[in-house]
Amino acid sequence: MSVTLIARPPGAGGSCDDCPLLDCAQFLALSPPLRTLLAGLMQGQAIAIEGAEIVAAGQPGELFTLHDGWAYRWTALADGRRQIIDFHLPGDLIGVEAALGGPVTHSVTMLTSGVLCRFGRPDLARLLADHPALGELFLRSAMAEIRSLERSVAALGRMTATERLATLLVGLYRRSSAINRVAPGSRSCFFPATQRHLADAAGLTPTHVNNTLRHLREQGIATLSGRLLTVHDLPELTRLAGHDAAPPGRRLLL
Amino acid sequence: MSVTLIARPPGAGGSCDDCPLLDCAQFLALSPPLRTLLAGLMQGQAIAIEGAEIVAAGQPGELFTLHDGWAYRWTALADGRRQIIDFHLPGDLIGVEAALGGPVTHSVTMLTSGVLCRFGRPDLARLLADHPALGELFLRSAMAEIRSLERSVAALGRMTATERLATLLVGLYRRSSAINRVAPGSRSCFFPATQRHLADAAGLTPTHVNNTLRHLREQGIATLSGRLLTVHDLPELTRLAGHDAAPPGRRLLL
DNA sequence: CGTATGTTTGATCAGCTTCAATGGAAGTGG
DNA sequence: CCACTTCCATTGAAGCTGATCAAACATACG
Repeated sequence: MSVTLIARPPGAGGSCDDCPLLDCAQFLALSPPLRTLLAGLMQGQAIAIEGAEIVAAGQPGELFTLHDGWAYRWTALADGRRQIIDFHLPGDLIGVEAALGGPVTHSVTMLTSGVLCRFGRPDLARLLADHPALGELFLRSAMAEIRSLERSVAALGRMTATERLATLLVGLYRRSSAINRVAPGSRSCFFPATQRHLADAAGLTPTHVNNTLRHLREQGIATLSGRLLTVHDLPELTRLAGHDAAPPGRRLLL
Repeated sequence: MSVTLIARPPGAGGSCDDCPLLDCAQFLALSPPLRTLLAGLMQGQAIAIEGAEIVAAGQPGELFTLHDGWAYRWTALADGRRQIIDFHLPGDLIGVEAALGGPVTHSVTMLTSGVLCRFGRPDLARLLADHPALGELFLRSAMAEIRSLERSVAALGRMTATERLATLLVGLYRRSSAINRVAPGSRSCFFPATQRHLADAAGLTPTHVNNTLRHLREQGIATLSGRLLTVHDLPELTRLAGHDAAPPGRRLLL
C-alpha cells in the first residue's frame, strides 16, 4: 500500500487556503480557527497511482482526504466474490475507521491515479478533547455515511438491475456536481469506473450491467462511454433511482 | 408514534445502576462519572407496544435506548417495497440521527412490545463540548454501525439466499448472546421476527425464505420455529455467513 | 504488432419471484 | 365456548430476471 504512495514535494499542491474544494457547498462549514487547525494537521500530500491500496483490510492505516481522483471501498467474500461498498470522489474522507484504531474490514483502492492529503494517525481522543466542535462534525459526517449505506442496502435488497444502476449513476453524478465537476450547461462528468466496477457495486454481473446500460442508453436516459457519463434525462434517472430530491448530507472536509 | 408510547411510572424500572445490560461485555466501558451523567440525562422510561413507530421517516424524533424488546429499522421505496435495514435488540441506541437534527430517512418500528429509555433531544453540541470523551464514544459507536451496514451491503450484493439468511441468523444469535439472552448451555434465543420480516431484511420473498429455512432445518444447521431460534451447528452457520470470528464492535450504552 | 483490458452480443440455465391455495395458530366477538 | 377472522407458515407450479458460459470486437499500450 504505502509503497505505492509517492510523497509530493512540499508546496507543489499549493496552500490549503487555495483548495478548490473549499468552494463547494457540499461540505460542512468550519470556523476559520478550526480550518487553520485542520490544515496544520496535514502532513503533506502523496500521489497514489491507479490500483494502489490506500487502506488494506485488517491492517493499520492512516487518515486521508482524497484530493484528486477516484477510489473505491470494497470487501471480498471468502471465495473471491467482490462487493464494492462505495466510490470515493475528491473531498471524501478516507480511513476514519483506521485512524480510530478500530478493526478495518474493508480495503480502499485507487480507481484512478490521484492525490491524497495525509493526516497520519492523529490522536483523535486528544483532538476531540481540545476541539469539541470537531466531535459533532465527525459525528455528522459519520451519520451522512450511514444514510448513504442505508440507501445502498435498500437498493441492493429491493431494487431491480435498472434501478440499482440508476441509483449508482445518479448518486455519482450528483456528487460530481456537488464538487463542481460538472461544467455549467453540461450534462456530463468524468466517470472512470468500468462496467466491472459497476457490477461489483450493484451486485450484478458485468454482462447484465452491459445489457442494462444499453437499455438506459436506448431509452435516452443516460450514456456511459469512454470514461464519461452523460445524463440526458436527469428526472427520469432520478425517478428510477427512487431518490427523493433531498441532497446528500454535508460532510466534513479536512 | 409517540401516541403509542406510554410513560412508565417513575421507579418502575429500577435504577440505572441495576440495569442488567451493564453486565454485558458488548458495550464500551464508561468512566463512573460519565455513567452517572448519562443516567442523569435519562428522562424516564416508556412502554412501546408492538407495531409502534418510535422513529418516523421525515419527522423529528428523540433519542432512545431500547431497554427491552426488539425493533426494526426500515425504509420503503416509492411503490411500497420494504427493506428492513437492521434489527434492534436491547441495549441498542435508537434515534441518534434524529437527535442530531439531521434528515431522518428511515423509520423504526417495534417488533415486540418493549421498554424504552428516553433521552429526548439532548443538546449534543453542548454535551460533547462539556464531555469530550463522549465524542469519541459516539463516533466509535457510529463506526461500528457503519461496519455492520457494510457487511449487509456485501451480503445483499453478493450472497445467495442461504448465505444471506445465515448472515442474519448468526448475527442476531450472536447479538442475543452478547446481551446474555442465550442461556448457558442452550443453543436457543428469543426470535420474534416473522418470515416476512426476514424476507424484507434479506431482500427475498417470504416464499423463498420459507424454502431456505427448511433447507437450513433439514441440514441440521438451524431451526426457527415459534419465536425461537435454535442453532444446531454454529460453525456451519458462521461459515455460510462468511463471518470471520471477529466480534461486532463495542457500542455505546446510554 | 502482440498483448491485455474492457465492451458487446448471444445462448442457455438456474435461483428466485409470482401467483395460488391450504392448513395451523392465535385472537375476537357473539 | 364456538364460529369467525386474521395472520403466519407451508407447499406447489409456472415464469422471469439475472447468472453463467462463450466468443467476437474494440481500444490502449508497450
